[in-house]
Amino acid sequence: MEQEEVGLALGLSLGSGPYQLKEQPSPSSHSGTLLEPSSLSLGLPAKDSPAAPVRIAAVKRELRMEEDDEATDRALYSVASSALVVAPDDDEGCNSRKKLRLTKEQSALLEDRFKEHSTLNPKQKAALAKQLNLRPRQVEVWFQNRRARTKLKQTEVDCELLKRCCETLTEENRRLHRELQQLHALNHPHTAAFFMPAATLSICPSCERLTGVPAAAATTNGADRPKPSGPGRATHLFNPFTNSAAC
DNA sequence: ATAGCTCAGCTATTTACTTCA
DNA sequence: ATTGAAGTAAATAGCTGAGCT
Repeated sequence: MEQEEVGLALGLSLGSGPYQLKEQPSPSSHSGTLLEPSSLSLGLPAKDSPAAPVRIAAVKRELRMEEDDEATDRALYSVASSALVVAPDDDEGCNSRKKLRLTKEQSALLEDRFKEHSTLNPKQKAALAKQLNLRPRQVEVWFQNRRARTKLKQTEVDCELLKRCCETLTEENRRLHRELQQLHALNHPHTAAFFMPAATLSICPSCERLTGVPAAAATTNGADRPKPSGPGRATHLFNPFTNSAAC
């Protein structure tokens, strides 16, 4: 395949695909988003780098080129390196994996908007895309990924909280067992309290007192639980999901 | 009521790119 | 200076549920 043919293939393929080729020098006149220098020339690595053959093969696959000869590769390099690759303005034919790195300014503005609203309506999306000189789809994807990151972080926080809660409960359980054994050993009159159903007993983590919920109340939701009936009474409730006592 | 369609959002995954040892 | 592993984030594919006809 000669250089002209490669150029035609690139032009045809990229012209209708997600990236368009423009002859240099015309960076100021392009209609799309200029990719960063590392993304120029179809992202081809240095001609003699080990990654070059792999990248060339990928580009040929992308362009559905059948030719497998050195001349085609050379031509591909020659044409691609003499052109600027620009991202398109519309959403048509986005089937390339070429990735645009957002600038600090773009990221900052997106973050600001995300703080205001974690989702965008089509109008907001279009306006933001225009402001950032990105495609609406890119803004949409950014918000999607940002929501996913937020959720992941929250999940990690929740997980850590549950882990600590579990450790606290395990420790309290051990302590209760020890306390029970001591009471049995001493035949303490309050031992009777420990024959309540196990599920109705817990320890208030803030004051470390044994708390007892009447069996009837323990089987219902919190709405009709008895209120504390005075200072020092053992009605402290512990919510394992907030790791805080309701006393 | 329900089947079919569209659309937005989510999740999982891929992959280009960066950073760092 | 180079390289490879690990991390990050943009992009993709596929699924789901809501809303509409």
